[in-house]
Amino acid sequence: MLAGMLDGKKTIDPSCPSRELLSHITSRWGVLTLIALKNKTLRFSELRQKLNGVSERMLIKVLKDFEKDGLVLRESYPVVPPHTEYSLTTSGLEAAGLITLLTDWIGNYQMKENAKPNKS
Amino acid sequence: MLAGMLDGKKTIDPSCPSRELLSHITSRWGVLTLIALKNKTLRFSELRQKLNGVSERMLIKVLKDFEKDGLVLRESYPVVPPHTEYSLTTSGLEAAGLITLLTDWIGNYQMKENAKPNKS
DNA sequence: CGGCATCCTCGCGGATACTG
DNA sequence: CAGTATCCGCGAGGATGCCG
Repeated sequence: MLAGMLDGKKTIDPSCPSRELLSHITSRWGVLTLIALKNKTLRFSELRQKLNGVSERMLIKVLKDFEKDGLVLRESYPVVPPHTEYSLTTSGLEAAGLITLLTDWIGNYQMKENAKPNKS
Repeated sequence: MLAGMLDGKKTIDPSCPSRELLSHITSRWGVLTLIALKNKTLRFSELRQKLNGVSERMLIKVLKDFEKDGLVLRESYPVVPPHTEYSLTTSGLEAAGLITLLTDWIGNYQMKENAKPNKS
């Protein structure tokens, strides 16, 4: 485990499987995807609009990775035109919660920082 | 704020200042640096050894960024040979705590996943 | 030992075009 | 609408060398 290895005397194993999941979650669009899906099930294009700036290719990759990781549930309806919905699994919801904790903290922290008098 | 913007109807502002701090914290070495400094004040070379695989250049960058962000305290002693110590500020400690929550969760999650019978 | 600066590689990630 | 495939720029990040 990541923290454990650092807290202990051992160095980090680069091949540690946690690294991959961690990189997925903390990736640029990974973070935002989790937050976006936190409360809502969304279709591909809805999600893409919310994450203003994602390329189609990257969003697909993130969603596929998360699906493999077990954080995202993909439901595809065989209709024309296609209709696919993405939602978080229970685990995904947990991860999203933790990420939200972090982003909320960042928001508060920067508010406090900017409130300080000695600021450029 | 990140979460707020996504929860609401507005899309994310790419120029949002939170994005930068978020990227620092969630960066490959940023995460590990926070964890490594969580309990200990460390010298540059000690830190470099703990984060097995960081290039000198990247570690310097991460530390400088965190110092600017107010998460890391740098104390340099003008002796020969040079001696510099890095520790977390109060805010840095808070951030490290949240990151640890996430990495711990990932560790547990993967343990559970691997314990499932239907696994390759 | 701590820290810059320089060079260079490599893959992340964007743009575009196409299909079911 | 939801993908897939291909091309490619660019910047993160590693290697190396030098200095206080």
